[in-house]
Amino acid sequence: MKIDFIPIDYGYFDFEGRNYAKIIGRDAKGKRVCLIDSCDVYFWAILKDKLSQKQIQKLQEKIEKIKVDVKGRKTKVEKTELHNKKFLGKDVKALKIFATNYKDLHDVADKLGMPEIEKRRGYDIGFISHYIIEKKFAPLYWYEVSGEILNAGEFGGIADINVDFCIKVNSINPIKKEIFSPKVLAFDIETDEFKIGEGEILMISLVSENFKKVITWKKNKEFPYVEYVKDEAELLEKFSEIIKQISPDFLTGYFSDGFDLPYLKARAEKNGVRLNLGLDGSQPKFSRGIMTTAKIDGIVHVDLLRFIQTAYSQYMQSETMSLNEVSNEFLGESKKKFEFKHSSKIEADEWENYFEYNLQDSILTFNLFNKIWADLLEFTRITQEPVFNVSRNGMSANVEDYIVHNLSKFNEIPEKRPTYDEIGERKRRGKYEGAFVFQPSPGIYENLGIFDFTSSYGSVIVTYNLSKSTLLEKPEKNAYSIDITGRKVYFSKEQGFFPEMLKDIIEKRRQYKGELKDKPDAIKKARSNAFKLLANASYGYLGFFGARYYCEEAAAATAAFARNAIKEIIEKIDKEKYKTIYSDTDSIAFLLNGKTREQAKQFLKKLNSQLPGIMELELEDFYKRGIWVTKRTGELGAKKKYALINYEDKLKIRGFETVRRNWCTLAREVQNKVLKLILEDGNEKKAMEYLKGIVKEVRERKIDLKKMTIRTQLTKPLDEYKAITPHVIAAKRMAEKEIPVDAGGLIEYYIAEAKQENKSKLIRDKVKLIDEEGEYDVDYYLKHQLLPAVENILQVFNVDANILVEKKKQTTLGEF
DNA sequence: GTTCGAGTCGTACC
DNA sequence: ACGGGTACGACTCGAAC
Repeated sequence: MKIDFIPIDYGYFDFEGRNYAKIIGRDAKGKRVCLIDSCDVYFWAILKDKLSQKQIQKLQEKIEKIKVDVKGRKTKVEKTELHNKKFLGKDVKALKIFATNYKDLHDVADKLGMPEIEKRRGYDIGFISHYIIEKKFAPLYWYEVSGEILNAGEFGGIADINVDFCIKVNSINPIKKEIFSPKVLAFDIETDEFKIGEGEILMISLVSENFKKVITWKKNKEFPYVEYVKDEAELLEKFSEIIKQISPDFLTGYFSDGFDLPYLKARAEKNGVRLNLGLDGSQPKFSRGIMTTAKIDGIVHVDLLRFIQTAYSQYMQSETMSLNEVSNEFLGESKKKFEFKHSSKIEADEWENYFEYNLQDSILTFNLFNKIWADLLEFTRITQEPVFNVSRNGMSANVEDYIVHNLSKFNEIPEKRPTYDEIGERKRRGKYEGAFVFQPSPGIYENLGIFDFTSSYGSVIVTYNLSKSTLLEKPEKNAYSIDITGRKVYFSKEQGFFPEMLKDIIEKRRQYKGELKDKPDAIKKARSNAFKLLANASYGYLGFFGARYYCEEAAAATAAFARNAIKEIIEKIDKEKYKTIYSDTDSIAFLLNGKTREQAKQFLKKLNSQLPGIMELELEDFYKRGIWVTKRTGELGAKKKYALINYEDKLKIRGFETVRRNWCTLAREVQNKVLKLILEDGNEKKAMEYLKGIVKEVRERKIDLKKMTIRTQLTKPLDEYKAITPHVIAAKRMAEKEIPVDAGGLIEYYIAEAKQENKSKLIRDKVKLIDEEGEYDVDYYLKHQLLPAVENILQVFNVDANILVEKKKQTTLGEF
């Protein structure tokens, strides 16, 4: 039997002591197919130099006698082969050691304490990754697969699962085909309590293509999309039933790893109901550890929150990752409004709203999935790991997956994961010197340009061949070398596999970015973006303590070479009679100084022709005006804080309170407006008029309390705080009121007018939660929010912002 | 009791 | 445990007066 097949989910099982991969996917007709396949199971023993043929042969014989018995499972070394391999770029002789069961490789490796063996590697990859690499059978690509249909009962019943058919694989061949539309089911639950399992699950909404449903046991009127069941137990059973009936490739939720699925599990246990969601009828499996993940056999459970966090959050405007904000940004759609109450307090006529609210959450989740699908697909194809992992990976893990899946091109044996002790050691190491930030002079400037390096750190790594495998132990003449805080490090000029992989990533990024410009489409955009993120994350990967190819020297050298590169450009810019105003890491803002934009573009070409390796400088934009301000303390210009306006009158504001979420809306709006007025006109006149009006409104308490709300994140559990800041006080009060406060949650509060007897100087003593009655503290908002937000901007025009509020002092005095 | 620098904390930039 | 370093600025804390 021969079919076109696209692998979606990977699992594995043991049968008669051996490992089998179980791959779920679709054929060309959309039939759901399960493949069963096996592959060689082995790891590597890297041999010491200068062993004789005879010594090696003796060693092989010894190793081939190894047997282990782990928990009743008997594994033995089946055979060994001698190979010429590479390890960290160096030629090595290594024994490929084949064993019965992948799970026992570690135990087999433990028996290889022989003096002839230098290192043991390749037993910590994970069977599924190993299988994908070994069979070159990567997820979400199309293959022609041939094999035999499996009948019920074979492989101890593993083939008896809810798919159209099951095949024992004979051969796999890649074919050219791209199109794949997965079947997606989004879901969301509503409960009486936030704490996992504490309340009842009231309803579950499910949304798929042409399918919208809310199941609930809270009987109400008939609605087309609502299906009533008897009780919570039946609700859970109905949920499983619908999943089985729709049979989606992907089950998706928002924060469903952390909330919906754990909740369902807890309630299923309480009700004595099985939550048999898997294709094999199994219940979701939850991982232990800091982040729980919920895995369903044969169906890929995607928690969108996790993926959106790693793949998009750095480019997002949203200040929280709430479903509402994220949907607003990605889809232009919002959640329905519903005021939460315990179900016992919900009136009969309010239920319809609740049902709609619940349904809308699944609709948003479903639409979000479709929005991010291209990115998830491309990340999966590029890193070649199953979607389940990719959707939960951090960027470092994506980089590492990419490396591990591409090592065979370099004949490289994989490096091991760091041990617990190694991680501790790496974490204890002090910081190395990072990026260069130019000291700006405060002022307002006209006619600016900004250049920046494309994939700056990535192209430095490639250009100077920086990596663990190219780091030289001793100084060499013909090598790249650089000072990193106190010592000099050397990197070979013979290209290493890590820089070469990265070079490929950056080239592909350029290629797809170009193609995207010519003819935009979602997949190209996603591909270009995935390569960009991968390139940008590669530097972080080098310095990440959990990385297999961690190399502090390479990370420090990357930052050092990048510092030199940008400083050189700054010099050249100034030498050419432009004037550098500011620079941070990989970008430079400069004055055109009477030169035309065309001249600046020509100059950019010249700069590029002089750059080494794959380093490339590009034009970010030209700007009509820009403002840099002083720090709050001292005369110096503040770094990472500026505002620009381009020739299309578009503002680019960085670092100012305007963009900081822990400032109240009033201060942010006012500052934004002031910056806009100043940048448009080039003077402060309109801004001053505007400000006077605002100060008056604040004083007369005409500002809506909502605009005075300060939002601050609780970054750790309440009892771990050493300093009791306003937001900690607010959080404590929330806890007292039994409002859920978790690490990671946003705490909202305002500063209220103090009572007469409260003479405390501490701001935290004036904290009120947003639903607590009170009046905002005029003095605080003027002096601690409004003034700081505009003071330094006005100072650029030699205007003392205090004159705006000083009147207040006099009137206050007058009042008393 | 006030002052001031150090320390804590959150958030942003790239 | 689940990318890196640089930087600003608010607020509290506690030593020094």
